[in-house]
Amino acid sequence: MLKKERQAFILHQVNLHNKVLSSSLCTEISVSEDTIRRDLQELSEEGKIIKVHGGALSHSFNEVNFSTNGVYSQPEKLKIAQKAIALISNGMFILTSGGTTILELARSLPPQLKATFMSGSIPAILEYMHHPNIEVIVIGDKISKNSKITVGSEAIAKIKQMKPDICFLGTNAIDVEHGVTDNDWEVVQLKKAMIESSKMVVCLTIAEKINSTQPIHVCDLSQIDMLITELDATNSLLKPYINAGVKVA
Amino acid sequence: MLKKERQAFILHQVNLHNKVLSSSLCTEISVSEDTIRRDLQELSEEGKIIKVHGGALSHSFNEVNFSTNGVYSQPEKLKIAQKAIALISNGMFILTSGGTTILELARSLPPQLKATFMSGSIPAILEYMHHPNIEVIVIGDKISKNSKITVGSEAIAKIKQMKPDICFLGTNAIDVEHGVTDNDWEVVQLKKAMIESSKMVVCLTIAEKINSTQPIHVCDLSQIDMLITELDATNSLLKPYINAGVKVA
DNA sequence: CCACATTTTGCAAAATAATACAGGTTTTTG
DNA sequence: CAAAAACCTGTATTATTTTGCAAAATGTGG
Repeated sequence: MLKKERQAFILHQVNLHNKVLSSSLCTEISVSEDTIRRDLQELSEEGKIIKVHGGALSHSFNEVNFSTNGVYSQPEKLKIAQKAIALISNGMFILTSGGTTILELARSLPPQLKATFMSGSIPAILEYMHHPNIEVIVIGDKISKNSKITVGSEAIAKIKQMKPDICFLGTNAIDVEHGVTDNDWEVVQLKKAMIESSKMVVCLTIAEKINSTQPIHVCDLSQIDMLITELDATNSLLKPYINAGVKVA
Repeated sequence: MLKKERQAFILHQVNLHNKVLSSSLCTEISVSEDTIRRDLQELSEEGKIIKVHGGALSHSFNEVNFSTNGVYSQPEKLKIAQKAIALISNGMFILTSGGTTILELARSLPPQLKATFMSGSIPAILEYMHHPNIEVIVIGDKISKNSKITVGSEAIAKIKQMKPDICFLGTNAIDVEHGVTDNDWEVVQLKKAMIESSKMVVCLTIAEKINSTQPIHVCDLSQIDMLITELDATNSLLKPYINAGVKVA
């Protein structure tokens, strides 16, 4: 990895998460902590980040005080993203839906990962695009503005031609009885196709949405291979799902 | 392998992957590392790539870092955008390429305009998406990281199915003798398809690029219906194009 | 076709850049 | 305050670049 490349990646990370730890960076990029520190030093001298003890902060950090607004990556989603990333190995084909959890996944991908990501979600594509080693396949069709994802028969047809290793689904509601449910008809059509096509289906959701329902049915629990939340796998909230045959992480 | 040939290959690689390592290039082309370094040196002096320790980066690589200041709009491009927008009426189907000029067009669209925009350029799609009344059709395929546009046979096939009213092309180089030329093979394939499909082809370019050429041929002047620059239509620089039958605005 | 200038290429030694490592020092934190 | 973490400094190591030069290829004018 070239120096400039590495620094660009660091800068991107800082801008995304508003902070970075030197310690985590050095394992992600697999270089010594010294190198990271020198990079942070240089970036800081160029005024692009603010170096602090233990890592660096984004410039906008000061301005945005405690607005728990969407720009912030909630630690829960980060945790979910980490677990999801553990499932990905080099060379895999990954299909993803949209949603903020998927976005967090996209942002947290380790830079040395080489894989192919397919999606119709514009925000997710943007993130994948910034990654140095990921191939991005865009699923084309008409854009649904409120979900910022391409929807329609073309998109569905395209998905049906694919056979991804893993499909990561951002999940709006999940429930033992009704399975996965959602509230946007077009998006649901898409998700159904994604589930059909994929060798493995992984649902990502924050604990808050567990045991909730939405009007439109996406799939039953039996069609899901794994459920990822920020909770510990032993949490009692997850037991019914484990009993239903869903792996949990 | 000829020197020019080799340099063209290198440039293509840089545009494709956004970076190259001198070490890997020299085994691929089987020449000494010195030769590669000299090539990179020259290409860098011509401003086509950015040389760094260990290899080279594409120019657009750095632009990604500066994406924060991407908001700035050169007044020339704004002027071009205004002229282009004057051609669009409600209900039209518009196909656009990528590029900063197109981006400016996308940003300047009047909010009451109702039209359908089709593109494979992710930055452009982002802008269209923000517009309240525009329908956005995404052309899917693999993303070329350098140009941030989808490229490949799928994208071309999709374009060939369309029959847009206007096609707006961001233009890298135009010349009376050679017509429109560009430097990225894959993008050129796409532009060719776009030109074929469209009822009307409009080239957008800043005056700076008039009477310049790039290595790969896109189309002849005869295939262009209109050329839009920031210059006044009476400017002598544009005369040869008017004489060649191209409308000018 | 030949002799000569020019360009291109490869090689090797010296210079430089990037990084890792070892130690001692400072900052953070409980 | 004391342990842990992070930092700084200098040094060693490795990879890359520079430089000068010679061989090979190419071009050119007689």
